Amino acid sequence: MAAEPTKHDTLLRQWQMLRLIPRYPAKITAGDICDRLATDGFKVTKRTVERDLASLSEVFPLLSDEREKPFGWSWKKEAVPLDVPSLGNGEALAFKLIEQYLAGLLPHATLAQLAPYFRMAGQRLNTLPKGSSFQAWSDKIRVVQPAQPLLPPKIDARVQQMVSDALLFDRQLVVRYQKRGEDELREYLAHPLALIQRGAITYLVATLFDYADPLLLAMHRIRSADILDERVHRPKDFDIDRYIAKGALGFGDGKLVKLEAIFYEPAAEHLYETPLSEDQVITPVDDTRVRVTATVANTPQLEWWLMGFGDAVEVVKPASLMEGIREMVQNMAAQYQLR
DNA sequence: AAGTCTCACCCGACACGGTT
DNA sequence: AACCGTGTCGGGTGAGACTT
Repeated sequence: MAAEPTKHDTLLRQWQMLRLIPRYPAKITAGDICDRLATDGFKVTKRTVERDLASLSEVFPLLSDEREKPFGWSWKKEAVPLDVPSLGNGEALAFKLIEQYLAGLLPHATLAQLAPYFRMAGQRLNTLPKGSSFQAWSDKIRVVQPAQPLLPPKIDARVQQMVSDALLFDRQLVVRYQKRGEDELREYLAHPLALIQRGAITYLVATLFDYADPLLLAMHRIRSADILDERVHRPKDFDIDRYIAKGALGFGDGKLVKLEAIFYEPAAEHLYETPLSEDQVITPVDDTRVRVTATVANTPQLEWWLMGFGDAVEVVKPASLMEGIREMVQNMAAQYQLR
């Protein structure tokens, strides 16, 4: 049904226009705005858009770059995003949470674009009445790690920017990297593939030089990074989810093994709800113990996890894992001998 | 290098239809 | 009748392509 234009439509269209206009130095032309509006269902001529821009710029801090045609329209750099109350309480809260928990994973450019929204979200939440349910929400939500909490290491701001830009635009990087336990820097030509945050630490997944195997570079050990014009050579079969599933983040070789272990029942309780793998099987051994089998990546992470149960678990298979733990326990026993 | 042509763009003027 | 929002038209303009 082709509705006649009404005042209502005009208002909505101009509001939508304000949202389409980017912040300086980005800009958008009247023609582009017209096209974008058309896809949003506002079918008007460019002339109307031009008139709208002219009248909107009398009220809002908009500027047009008239050095060349077509003119480019932007919000002034310092403008508060949308001088209309467009950020609802829920949105403000969402921005706040993004800022708190995802800042390390977002492209630098995106973060810079979002900065005014983060500011606005903070203001918005601060102006809510004390004890408002939205304001209280951010005091009711925390993401915690199941391991011992560690303070996040410092990541060089420029490195963060270069790496995220390279990742975003699929560009190669020259990184100078300080391997753990080494004083000297090594210089690598890196093909960035992914960013992974694991607990307090953020890793860059990349291949180096012409090698095909992806490996992990801890972001905080990258001392400098420079972006190149050359495009990344991305291994055809690289898949971030498979990479993680293979156990890369446990720092092992990630070979899948059949784990078999005898747990004291209470220790295995949570495995019913959060199994180790799809093929996990739990069978009773006696009144107090169960046998757990599952196919998992054989990584140090697995060993740490098992060790965390102390004497509430006995690893049966694989033999290598069992031997490793046995050796560790013997050494511990020796260390704690009464003297 | 200078002149000409073409094109896209901006913007003022006007007409039209709907609302107040 | 006055006003408003919009589409249409055409003049002025500047950039780039083309010609001389």
